[in-house]
Amino acid sequence: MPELPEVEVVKKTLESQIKNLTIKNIKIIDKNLRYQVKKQSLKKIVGFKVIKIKRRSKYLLFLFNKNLVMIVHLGMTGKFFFVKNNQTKSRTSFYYETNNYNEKHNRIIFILNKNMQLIYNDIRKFGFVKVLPKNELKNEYHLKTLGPEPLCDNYNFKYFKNYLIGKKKKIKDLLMDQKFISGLGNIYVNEILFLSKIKPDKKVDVLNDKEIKKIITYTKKILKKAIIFGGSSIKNFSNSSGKKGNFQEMFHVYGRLGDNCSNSDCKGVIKKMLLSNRSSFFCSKCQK
DNA sequence: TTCTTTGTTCCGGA
DNA sequence: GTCCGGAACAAAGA
Repeated sequence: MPELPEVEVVKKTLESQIKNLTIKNIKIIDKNLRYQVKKQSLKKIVGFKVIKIKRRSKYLLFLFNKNLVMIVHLGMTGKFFFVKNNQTKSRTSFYYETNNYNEKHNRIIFILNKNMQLIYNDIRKFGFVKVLPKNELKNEYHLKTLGPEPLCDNYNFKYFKNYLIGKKKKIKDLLMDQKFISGLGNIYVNEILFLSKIKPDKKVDVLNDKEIKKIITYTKKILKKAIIFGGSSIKNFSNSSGKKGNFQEMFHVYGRLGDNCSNSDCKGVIKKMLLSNRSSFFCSKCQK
């Protein structure tokens, strides 16, 4: 569920909360995330201070005042909560109610100074956490294969057009492919294609230049707007303060099966089809 | 009970 | 080799 805008929102919130705090201890409650959490490796950050948090695609990179980086991927349901140590039961239950926060899905707890702690909570355990030396970051397997950031200048017409050579897949699958462009997921891709008026299963070899330009423009627009709105909260996304985003209210197609098309000059209805086993919502009339 | 959902990796077939 | 797309993974709600 967390795509680029959600991860960016978590990054900003988290950085303002834990910057300059020191990791005093780490409790691994469940090591069986997407990859086994290596206790010895993770414990290397104990005693060091968080100096910065960066984002690359959907990955969070925690930098310390030591030659170490902690990489975190939230998977589909990973969340961080920044809370007080020894918080009383009544205090926490208030917290849980407002955030669908269930203690039983707490996986890792980072004990910080200033009497605070950072909880990594992940219902479906598809996220991962990994610590490695800073100089190994450029060779890190997950990061190495990523395509350009959609909000950067190297995601442009020339790059797009060039990538299409020899490709015949569907445009939706291309935009979901992290090797082509990194950070988009099912929800934002559905929205981008709606705004670009392109059917999700259109093959990339028949896209014209105008359509490619529209996709690029709307990719950037929608991501920026979603970040401003605090991301999208479907089911269980929230930032590390437990605050929900509002961008889901701006969805044109995602989850809107049967609704009228939001283009005022179009009398179409939102339909749904499966592409690569993912729900694809589109207006059958104005998306060609 | 079965289906759906999410992101990513893996693998078979073209 | 390259490219494409389906299956698998965990867990919960409908």
